[in-house]
This record gives sequence, C-alpha cells and structure tokens, in this order.
Amino acid sequence: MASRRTRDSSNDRAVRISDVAEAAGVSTATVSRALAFPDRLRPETRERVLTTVRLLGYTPNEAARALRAGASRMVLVVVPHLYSGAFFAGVINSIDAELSAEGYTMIVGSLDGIEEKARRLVDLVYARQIDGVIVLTGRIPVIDGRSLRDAGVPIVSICCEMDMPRLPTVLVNDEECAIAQTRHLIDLGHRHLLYVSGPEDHYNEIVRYRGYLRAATASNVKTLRYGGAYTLESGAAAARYFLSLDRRPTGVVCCSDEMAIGFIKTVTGAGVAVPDEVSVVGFDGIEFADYCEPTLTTIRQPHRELGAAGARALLASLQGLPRAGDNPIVLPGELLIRDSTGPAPNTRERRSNAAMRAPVKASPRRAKFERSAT
Amino acid sequence: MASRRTRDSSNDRAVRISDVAEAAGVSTATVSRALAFPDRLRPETRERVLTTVRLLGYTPNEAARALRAGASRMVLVVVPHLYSGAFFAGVINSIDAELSAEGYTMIVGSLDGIEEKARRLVDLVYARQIDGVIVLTGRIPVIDGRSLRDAGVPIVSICCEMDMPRLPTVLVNDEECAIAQTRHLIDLGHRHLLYVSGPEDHYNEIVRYRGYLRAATASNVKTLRYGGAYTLESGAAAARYFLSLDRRPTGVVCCSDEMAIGFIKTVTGAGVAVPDEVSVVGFDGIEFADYCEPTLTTIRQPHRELGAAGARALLASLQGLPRAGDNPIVLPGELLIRDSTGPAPNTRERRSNAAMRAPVKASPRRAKFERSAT
DNA sequence: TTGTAAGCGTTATCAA
DNA sequence: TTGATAACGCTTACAA
Repeated sequence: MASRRTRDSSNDRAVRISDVAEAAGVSTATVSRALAFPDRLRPETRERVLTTVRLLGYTPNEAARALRAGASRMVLVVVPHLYSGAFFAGVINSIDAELSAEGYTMIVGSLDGIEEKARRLVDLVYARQIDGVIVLTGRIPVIDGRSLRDAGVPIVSICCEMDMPRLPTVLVNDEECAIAQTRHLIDLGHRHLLYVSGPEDHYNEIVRYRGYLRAATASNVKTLRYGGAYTLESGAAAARYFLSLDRRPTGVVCCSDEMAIGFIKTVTGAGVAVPDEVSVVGFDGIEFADYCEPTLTTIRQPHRELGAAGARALLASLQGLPRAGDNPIVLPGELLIRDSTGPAPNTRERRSNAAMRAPVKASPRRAKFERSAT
Repeated sequence: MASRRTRDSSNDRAVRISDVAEAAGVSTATVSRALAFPDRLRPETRERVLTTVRLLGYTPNEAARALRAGASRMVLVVVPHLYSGAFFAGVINSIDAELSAEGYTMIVGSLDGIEEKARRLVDLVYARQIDGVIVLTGRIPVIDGRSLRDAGVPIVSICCEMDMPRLPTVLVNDEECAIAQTRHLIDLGHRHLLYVSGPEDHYNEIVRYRGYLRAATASNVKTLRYGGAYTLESGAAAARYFLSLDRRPTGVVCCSDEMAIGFIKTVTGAGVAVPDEVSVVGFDGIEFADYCEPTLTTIRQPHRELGAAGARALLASLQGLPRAGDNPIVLPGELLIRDSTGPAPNTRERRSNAAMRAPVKASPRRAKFERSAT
C-alpha cells in the first residue's frame, strides 16, 4: 500500500533526490543545497525546491548520507547488562537530550549480556556506523579480541575512571561520598559497621570502599564486609548474612540503593527494626529510595548532570573541539538524610533528622585513581 | 593515533574491501563472497581471503551495506517519555535479545519528550535508516504532520491495541486482569473501592477501567475514581485525595505498581494501615513490588514474553514471512497475592494469603477492542 | 546561481 | 570459481 507522502504512488519506491530535482526542474545538486545551504540559492529557486520537497515528502536517505559523509551521527552508550535502570535511566535520558540537540542518535546497549548482541554492536563501531561511544561500565569492552578503543572513534567514560590516559571522564566524587555515608553513621554513634559492596573489581566499588575504610579506620570503628552486586536480591542476601551474625553491626553502608532497599526489606521481615536496631545508608538516590519504608538515607548522584557533561565531552570530540583539559570532571554527590538512619541503639539522645541535608563538597582531585592490579 | 587492527597504519583510514582484495590478490567481489557465501569459493581462496580479513581487521562499512541493500537492520522501539523503566526494561531487553539474534540493532526512544529527538527519529524512519518499528505507547507517533505509519516500514504494537487494522499486536488480557484485581478485593469483603487510573485516553487505562467497572457493578460495589498517570508521585497524589475523603474506600485498584507504591507510602505515612485499613492492588509486577512495605499484591505482566513475541512478529514482517493471523496475540497476566491486600476492615475472619497465587486464564478474545471516540 | 560528475564502500549481476 | 562493473542515493568540487 503506497502512502501519500513519501512514496511514489505509481511504484512503491522511496522518493529520491532525483525525483525532487526532476519535479522542481533543477539538478540534484540544487536540491541538496536547498536543504543544506538555503541562502546560497536564488529565493525563487529555493522556494520552488522546498515546496517540491514538502510535496513529495522527501527525506534524504541516511545511509547514502552516512556513506558520503563518512559519519553516521550515531552514538553508542554502553551500559552494564543488569544495570540499575532506576539509576542509569536519568543519566541516559540526559545524554540523549544533549545528543539529540546536536542531531545525534543514541543507541543504548550492554556488551556483557547477549553475545550476539555484543558482537553486533562492536561490529557497528568498527563498521564506522557509530561515531562515538559513551561508556558507563568502567571498562572498554573487548569482544573476540577486538577492543572498542582500537575502533578509531572517540570514547568518553561516565561514572568510572579508567586506566586510560587522556580519556575524557565525568565522575562523582565517590570516595568523598563514601566517607560521607560512613561518617554519617559514625556521627550517629555507630561503632560497628557492615559494608555491603558492589562487584569486587568495579571502579566505583573500589573507590567507595577506600573511602569507607578511611572513614571507618579514622574513627577506630569495627567493620565487616559483604560482597554484593548492586541488586535488590544481593541486598537481601547481605541481610541474610547480617541476620546470621552473633554480634550484629548497628550501621550498614551500601554501595547502591537497590541493595539498601533489599537489605532493609529482609531484616525488617525478620523483625529487626530500621533504624532503631540497624541504620542503613544507600548510594545513588533513585526515586524509589523516597518511597520505601523507611525512606532511605542515601547519596544522591547528580545523574542528569553526569549524563549531560559526558555527552557534551563526546560532542566536543566529535566536532573536533579542543579538549577542556586532561582532568576528569568531578561532580559532587549529596548526602540525603532520611529515615533509614538514626542513633546507634545504645545512644540516648534522638533527634529528628528527616529534614537535614548536607551537601558533600567536591574536593579538587589531587591524585588520580590508581587501579589495583587486574 | 593509528591502531594496529583496523586502520591502515600509514594513513588513518579505515580498511576497505579493496584493501583486503589487493592484499589477498583477489577482486573485491571475491572478498565480499568470502564473507557472505564462504562455500561458493575454492577452499584455498577462501582461507587466504579470510586470513587477510582477520589480519587487516576488516569490518564491512555498514553505511555502504545499508545503501546497497536498502535496509539498515535497525529497529526503532518507541516508548513513553516518562515510562516506568521498571516495567518496560524487561520488555525492551527481551525485544533486544530477539532482534540481536537475527542481526538487528535496536534504537529505543520516546517521541513525546524532546522535540528535537522526536523529529530526528521520525526522520530516520523516513530516511530508510530504520527497517521496522515497535510501538509500546499505543499511538503511532505523528510529528510535523508526518506519521510513522506512512513511512513504509512494518510496525508492531506491544501492550496496546490500536485502531489500525492488520497491525500485528501483542497484548496482555488487560480487561480480565482488571477484573481479577477487582474481584480479589471484592472476595475479601471490600464493598467500597477506589480506582486509581492511568492517563485518561490511554488504551490500557480504558480497557482496565472497563474490566474494573464490570467487576464492580456486577457485585454492586460502591466506586470512586481518581485520575492518575502511572507514576509514584501520582500514586501519592491519589493517596492525598483518599485521605481527604470523609468516608474512605477500603480497597484500591491501581493501574500501575508505581502508583500503588506511591499510594501506600503516603497513606501509611498518614497513619492509615495497609492492608488493615485499606487494601491496595497494583498492576505490572515490577521487581520493587516485592520489596516495598507491605509487599504488593499485583498483576504480573509477562514482560519478557510480550517483548519476545512482539519482536518475533516484527522479524516475520521484515523477513517477508506470512503473518500468523490477523488477531492480536494475547498473553495472560497473573494475579500475585501478597501482603498489601487483606479482608475488609469490618470482616471478621482473616486468612494468611502471602503464598496464594491464582493465574488469570486468558480467555480467547472474541470482540476487538472498540476505541472510544478520540 | 546552477549544473555536471566523481566518488563514498558494498554487493549483485553478468560474463569469462 | 572468479573478475569486471554497475548500481545504491547523496554531497561537493569544479565548471559553466
């Protein structure tokens, strides 16, 4: 069935530039120029051509354009396979907004899930069908021995610093945030903490744990660690571990909100009161953190700003603009104090803290993140 | 900086098929065949060519392929702008898995948010850079008077039935599910219900409300309705409305889990106990529904199956296979009874229901959904 | 200001 | 079995 607008009604063929040229009585070059540089045409020619374009519903074929231009205006955003949609959604949306504004299209995909898919995406990059890559996973993906870094397209990392010099990077001050999480509990009188980690080898995990340890050891606090994986279920597993302990910590620092929520739900179900018997801090500031019971004290990551800054950095590379500098852009997280944390059980005084908000200042980064041996 | 694998080291140029041909001492046609139809070559030629391909790290240019083939192997998935990531993520992931398996790449985007973006995506479809579209919004997007239905690509609808004959469609039995939600409350003795709706003109909303009304009127139950919008915040708003009522309903049917969770959090905060004073049912079966307090009685949508079936329907169109039939594929939702629902306050007996699970059978669809006048 | 024509990298047709 | 060649639809020197 041929539609009115974009297809030749006599034949089910897409409208080409030559169709427009013929109908308007000009050359294809003129049509192309009418679209790209309207002011280089005589007004009457321009009007005639543009009218014809509209009349026939002509849209330039992107494949031909891409082939000719050697660029596709597509950007790949690499996300973790089982990612916290709740957290990344905001980052991704703002990446998309920035890219769209410049005429780029975003493809979101994980490279650690479906093998077929990973191969196809890497192929796409090598096939020059993708102009740039934004990585949210802390790793440059390698498939079949091919690494995206060798594909010859600009790359930007958001949320994670990688061991790659001169890679534009946008980060949150993870270490300071973890310190803020921990110190918040310590300030409430907690002297025995549990740290519920993300995946062991992940950048955010490593840096946050470092911050946690710094704060914990500085105050001579007793600490435990449970190896988690950011998910609700892994928070629940951490809770089961917690419940099995003879002497339970009174404060829990989680590496994600999902884990904190899974943890709270599980200990609550076992009759342990939050925050009366155990205080829990999350990380990320997802929307659900304000709707769980009790509401979650957490670190709010500036997800929109992270995405926007990363996208702008990539656009700068794509448009050949000079790099702003070699240092990562570091944005501050913010401690949101809500109802999942309170004074340690043996502490007397109790204050309402629902309304307190303490911003964590981003301290200028001095030392680069040094990667532990992989 | 030229990388080893895919770029000519003397010149920062991508490896082309002619480079391979030259290096292997064959024509470009032979290289192309070696990749596409390996068995049509003499084994030794094939090996020589494939070795060279690997050696030079050649990947065919996708733009050239797409231009030549008239197809890009890209599929657009249209999602609502402010969508429930929690629900759609599963659908989208399984769409992706199916498409990847057949060598297609998925672009996810909303057309009702950023104007720039919408225009660009529609352009992409009209520009024949996208081979097919999957719509999760219940509407064929129209931008600047251009509708995707006129772009000449196959379209499939998931989750919503549209007023478009012969449009392949995959659905959940929304009406029966809404009946199951409602009847569950009625069976528990509730005689005064509140229906918290999705956006007024949305397919799912219309059909579910119809089911709700059928069940409610069949049992002569008193009902109220609050106009919501699927989000946590709109659930909270519904709760404020509920709290303002002189005679409050004892059962609440929500059109999404987010709304149910927002509702519960808000009434609980106001001192109304769930399910002791009010029972709440959600819709969707998102992961958080099992981690909120209390856990949420809801309808589990088979999100993976929805996505997979939709993707397969689209692939069938793309590959020119015959349509399975004109009727929508209807998958059954399932009522998950958890802790947010219980006997109506004035009912005496109380039974534990945490472990009950009652599947909702998909009844064969007899009548097509008739759209109310738009 | 407008037209002519080359070329982007591939694949399919046809001929050898 | 392999090679030469003509598209695919567009943009941009260069020529008029």
